[in-house]
Amino acid sequence: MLKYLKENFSTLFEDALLEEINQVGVLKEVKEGEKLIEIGDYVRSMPLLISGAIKILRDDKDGDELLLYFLERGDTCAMTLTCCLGQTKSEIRAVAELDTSLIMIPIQKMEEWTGKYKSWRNFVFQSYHARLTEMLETIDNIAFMNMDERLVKHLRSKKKIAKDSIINSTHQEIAYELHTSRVVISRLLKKLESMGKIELYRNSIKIVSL
Amino acid sequence: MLKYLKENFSTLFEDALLEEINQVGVLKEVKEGEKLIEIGDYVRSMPLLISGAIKILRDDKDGDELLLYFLERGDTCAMTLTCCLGQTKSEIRAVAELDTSLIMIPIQKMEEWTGKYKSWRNFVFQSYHARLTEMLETIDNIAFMNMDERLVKHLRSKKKIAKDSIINSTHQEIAYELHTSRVVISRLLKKLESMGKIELYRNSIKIVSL
DNA sequence: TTTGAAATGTAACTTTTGTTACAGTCAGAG
DNA sequence: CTCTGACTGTAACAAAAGTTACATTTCAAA
Repeated sequence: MLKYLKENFSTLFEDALLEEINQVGVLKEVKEGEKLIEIGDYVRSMPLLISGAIKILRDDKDGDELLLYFLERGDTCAMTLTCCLGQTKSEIRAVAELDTSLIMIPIQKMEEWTGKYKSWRNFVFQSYHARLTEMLETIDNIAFMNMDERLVKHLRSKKKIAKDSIINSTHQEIAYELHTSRVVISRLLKKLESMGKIELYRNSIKIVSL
Repeated sequence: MLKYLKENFSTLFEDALLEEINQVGVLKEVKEGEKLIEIGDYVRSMPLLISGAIKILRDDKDGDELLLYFLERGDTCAMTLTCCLGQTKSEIRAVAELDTSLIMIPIQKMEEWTGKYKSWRNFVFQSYHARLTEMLETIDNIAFMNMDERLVKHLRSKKKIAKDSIINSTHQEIAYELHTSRVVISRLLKKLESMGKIELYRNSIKIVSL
């Protein structure tokens, strides 16, 4: 694990902190589609992403959902931070978008390190900043953009996250992520295909030029 | 100013910190409707709200806007925190919703206090938490609710902020805040009036039972 | 190989929201 | 007092998104 830590976090944290993380952190591997956190869960540890990607989703009371943002290598989850601090239940759902490796850190260490390591404080503040910015972008998307534009943007970020121009998602999955219906997504995807921008297959979409 | 500080922040901060705030803080008064921060501004000080209320708005490229949340007594602006830390331009616009008093704190002190005072750290974390939660609620509103429900919720929070069942807003203002058109708001307000839930006047709305 | 569930394609329709247009009303400046 | 600009009311229409319904395709398990 120390190897992973040095590879991904050595520019962020000083050696003493890396060593502490190595002591108390627990390496965890999750498969694509696996659930990490459910709404209402109490969060007892904080994830540091080594590889892969996690999608963070918001659910409403009727069980509808909406993608908030993705976490990637080097990221942590600011919502988790706030939950840990406030001892509150999770407001969000976290699902592995790809096969993912992460280091789980017990929350007790968080406050300790915040006092002790400046680099940790900066990391925490940076995470909050990144997450607030991404939430703002999400708000921009849903408030200011039409579904066709949102879909294009979504496909682009899925491509980026997967590091592959082939996206392994069904129309229904995309519909959930954008909080709309499958029929709407099929309709818009078909339009994109007829414009030659994508190619549609069963369970996957190939991005040609977006 | 020390009086204001003790009244509003003595439960939050230790005496030494209150004293420091008293030394470097600058009292500022703004009138309703006055602009505090514009998108693209560099933010050089952090506000602590003493009284009144500030509304935080997001603009898109076409000049359309959307209300993100209100700040009230005891609040600070987490977006400002992140801007200060990152030395980035403001992503949001801040406008006084009511006549408002606030204490401006130079950003240089922020980092210093973060290392020095545990109560300050907690305050900063709490602010981040509060703002993330409010952003989540905003996302819930625009993603999961129809305009009629959003309007009702908006009127309720305006009433709460104003501490008065009479809201001094025009239909156009409300339309901007909810990022829709004036006609839509007039239509929905009329429906609420015919249901006996509100009364409509020129430049104001009386909340009867919402 | 059959079969059934999941995934996709598409038409027809409804609902919600946004737009345009115009008339009437009010309040303050001149 | 009157006139002008801001505010409100409302109809008619357009566009976007959501819903229902059903046919077709695909793949993997039995």
